[in-house]
Amino acid sequence: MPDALRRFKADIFQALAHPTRIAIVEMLRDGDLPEGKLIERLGIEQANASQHLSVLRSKQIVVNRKDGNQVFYSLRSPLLIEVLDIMRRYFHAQLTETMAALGEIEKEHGAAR
Amino acid sequence: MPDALRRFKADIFQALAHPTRIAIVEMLRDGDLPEGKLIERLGIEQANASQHLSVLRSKQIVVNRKDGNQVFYSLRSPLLIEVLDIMRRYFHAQLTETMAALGEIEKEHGAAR
DNA sequence: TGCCTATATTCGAGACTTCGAATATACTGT
DNA sequence: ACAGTATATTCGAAGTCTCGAATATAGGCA
Repeated sequence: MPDALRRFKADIFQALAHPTRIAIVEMLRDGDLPEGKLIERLGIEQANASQHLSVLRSKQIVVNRKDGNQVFYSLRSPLLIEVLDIMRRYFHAQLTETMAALGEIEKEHGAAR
Repeated sequence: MPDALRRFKADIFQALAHPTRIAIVEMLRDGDLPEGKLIERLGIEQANASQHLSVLRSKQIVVNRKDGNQVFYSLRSPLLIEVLDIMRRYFHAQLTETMAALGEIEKEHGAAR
């Protein structure tokens, strides 16, 4: 695989590597929203929201449209939603494995006594 | 979606947010490999490889097994390979869109003359 | 024009990341 | 025990990220 592709992937992952930005992408899953709505739901400073949106914009993950006073943001591709969905499955798989491992340890200790 | 899930996703993305670590994950796609092999193919310093592997280990993305002198690494879940495959599709979609947009601009300029 | 609301940018402090150099640890074979 | 190979850790410098505070820009409306 060419190096440019790996750099691209790394850049996108970097852009997604913050809980607030993941929350933004998730909130845009079903359509566009004005920044004000995002700020309200995220409960963060306005400047901070703009900064995170600027990161997502610079990587072309979101796109914006002006409507009068406000700026509406939307996802540029549904593929990233797919990625987030896989990550949710991954999370659950990890949880399950971890709990199974804990169960094993308990069993061993029980058997040793 | 709970915040813990978003923090988990952000942590995994962070761990993948480096071309070298993406290369490592890709190299482990078809089975485990000793660190020496990874270093050889990556063409980086031994210490650097160990550091990147340590990041992937700390997030449980890879798992290691000792065999005599060497340490074999392997992926803990095929789900991350799925993620990387989607990212490849995403990359191509972006490329295509960008080229289409460039074509549009050219057409407009041509029409304006 | 002047004021209000919505969004963006700049700045600086503190935290985090990345690298190679140096060093530490662990296993193998003699 | 010693030498050699494989891997891990520590350190410090340079770079990057994140936040709130302050400020800038732009649209809407009196």
